[in-house]
Amino acid sequence: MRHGRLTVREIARLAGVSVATVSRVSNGTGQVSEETRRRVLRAIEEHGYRPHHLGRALAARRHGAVGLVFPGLSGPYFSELIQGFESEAVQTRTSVHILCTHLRADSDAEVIEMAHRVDGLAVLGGTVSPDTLEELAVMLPVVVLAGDGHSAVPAVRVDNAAAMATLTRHLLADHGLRRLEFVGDPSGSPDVTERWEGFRQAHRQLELPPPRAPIRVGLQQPDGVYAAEQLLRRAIRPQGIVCANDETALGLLVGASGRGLRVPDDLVITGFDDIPMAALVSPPLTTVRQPVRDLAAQTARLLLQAAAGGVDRPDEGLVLPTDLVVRGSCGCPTVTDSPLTGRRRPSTRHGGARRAGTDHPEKEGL
Amino acid sequence: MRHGRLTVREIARLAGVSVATVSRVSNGTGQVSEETRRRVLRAIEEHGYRPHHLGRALAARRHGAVGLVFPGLSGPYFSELIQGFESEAVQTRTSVHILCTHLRADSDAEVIEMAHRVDGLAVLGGTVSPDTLEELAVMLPVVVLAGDGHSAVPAVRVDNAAAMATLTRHLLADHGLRRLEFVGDPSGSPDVTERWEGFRQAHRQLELPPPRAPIRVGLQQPDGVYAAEQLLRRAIRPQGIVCANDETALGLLVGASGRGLRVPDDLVITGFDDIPMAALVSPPLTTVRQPVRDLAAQTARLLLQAAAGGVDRPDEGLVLPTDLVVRGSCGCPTVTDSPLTGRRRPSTRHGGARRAGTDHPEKEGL
DNA sequence: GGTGCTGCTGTAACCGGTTACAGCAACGAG
DNA sequence: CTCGTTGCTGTAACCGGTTACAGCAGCACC
Repeated sequence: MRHGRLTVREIARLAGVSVATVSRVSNGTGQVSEETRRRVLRAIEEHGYRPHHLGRALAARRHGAVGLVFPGLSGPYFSELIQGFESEAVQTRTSVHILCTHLRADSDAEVIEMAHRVDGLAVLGGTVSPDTLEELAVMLPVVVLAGDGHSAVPAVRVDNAAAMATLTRHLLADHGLRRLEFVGDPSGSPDVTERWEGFRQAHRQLELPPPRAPIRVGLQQPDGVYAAEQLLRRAIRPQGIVCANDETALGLLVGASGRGLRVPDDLVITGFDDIPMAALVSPPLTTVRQPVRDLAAQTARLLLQAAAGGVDRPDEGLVLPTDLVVRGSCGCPTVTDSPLTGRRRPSTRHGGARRAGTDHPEKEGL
Repeated sequence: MRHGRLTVREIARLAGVSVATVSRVSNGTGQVSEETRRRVLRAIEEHGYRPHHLGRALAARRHGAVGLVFPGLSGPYFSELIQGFESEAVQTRTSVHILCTHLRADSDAEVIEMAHRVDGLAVLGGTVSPDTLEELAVMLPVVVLAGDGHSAVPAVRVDNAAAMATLTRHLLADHGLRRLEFVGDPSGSPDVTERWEGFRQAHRQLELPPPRAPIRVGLQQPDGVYAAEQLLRRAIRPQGIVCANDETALGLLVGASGRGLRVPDDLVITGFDDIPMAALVSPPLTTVRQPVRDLAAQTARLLLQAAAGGVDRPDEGLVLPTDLVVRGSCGCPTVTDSPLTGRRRPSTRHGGARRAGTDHPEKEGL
């Protein structure tokens, strides 16, 4: 016995009542006379009793917590996701436990392990194998965040491919750019897979030759710098670089200016996500805004609802809209207002909130 | 009953044995004849039985998980911390649950809630109130990561003040700079408190007038850009800006070059942490390297040891060494090798790994 | 044949809560 | 006086595991 923890029975003895009464008082259920309630409360206060979580969870078959499964977490994107998720969870007094699978060899086992400790699981797309996802889904409510549910699990996502296609067409058609490079690893995450797909789609739609193979790097700033190293020492420099996310784009910007290149005159660079820094660099970054926080909030809502209602599978997914945000880095004139309020500019909206069942309804008719 | 979960008794019935035997097989304890073991294993396999975590945790009075309490998590610093922590936890087959207190009004209550679900808690300095910390410490093993344990709890940390004093003296004495500004909010986290303290210390040691009040901003890149806004529109421009961390410094670099200033010629900028990007920007950032990953690994080691051994309080903290990393942004000549391998340069080491009991033993005798 | 040992297995208690159900007192109505 | 209600409280079973302890069979030995 480590801490000589107080138990219900102990408190019951001290207050001169039964365990049932203590439980009723501490939960506010059933009826207890005012006088008894006071006596029990005093015993609880005096000894600083707190019901042990495990017993309660075991008896109530409910943990009061949900899990959030991420690969590694770094950067503003994840930070924003977590905030969006928490903002919903806090309202239902549910704890959120985050599991980082990054660099854990046994990550699938870890996730299953966690599944026993929570009432529901939100999994970032591509974090666990489809098999494991299926296994999880029969155990407890699961929602995939930013990725594909593989038919077994609902997903909350954006239409990455369409958004990226729009952005790419802007560069190809409106700016007349050729020799675009894609920076990001399509096999790294479903998000990137879809964005790469949209990038290729745009080329097909405009009947241009397919793009070169992507520069496969990670999603953080240093990765962008490495990509710049690789790309800019080539004999033929690309006219534009389409990055899988903003952080890589920022890294590329650093790499490019380190080599004396001017953006967008010598080289066009675009991002994806519209993180806060995107509007603050010079030139400000042309990118796609996704409702990151809302994405997470909707996921949480779906999950919490399923976890509370005892629904096994929340069966409806969601697709949230994105916006093309045109700033200076693609060659469009930079708006003149302060870079700190950068976002004000008409932009192309893409996809509306809609049921996932009707996936890709608007057939990109541009 | 939501999923008709299998229980030990169910498996016992199916295998034609008792619950004790099933438990023995699934845990590998006690002795079971080869024939019975096989029969039980087959029943387990066939029905995909996995012992429910709660029952096990309740009976064994052990969760097999530890908690990691962070404010919000963003950026490479936290990412690195988590990796360091996980690298230790994975070896003892312990789950790590991360709790983000950021933007939760009831964060202290949340932490206490989590304390009931884990065997030990690592808390980032400044995340919970000293009172709560004390309360936690009597419940389970707690270690503070990068902060002050407030006498009740061991802490793993670096000597921020001494390291920052060394960096500041480098600017004041070696480069002869005056009018330095500090960017960061000392009331925001213990790390920044100590760094601000070291900054002031250096001024006192060199018998210079005390520095101006700090520019109180957060610790992320955009905060650095905002700080640049504030600082660089002043009539008298500072000669150098000492940032609380690298990310702010990178933001400042962006803000400064956006205004056409050249670093280090027009303005000196320094950071703290030595995140990967620090070596990749131009000019590369002069900063202080702290062993972030090791910091977290040591914390995990201390915690896991206490959690496993049943020790109530791991009573020894640690102070890990830091290095001054001199690169180009302070005005020193930039080393000529590739920016990708930037770190090779003699540097001033600060503080050795030592017991926390003998805190601040070397009295900054410079 | 009785005794003691060894190896395997089962029963039942326990971890710390919740809760169905029963019991009991007080009271009003018939 | 009996019966049904109402309001409060307690007993004991249960959640799903682990484990102390007892029991039993088989065997060696005296």
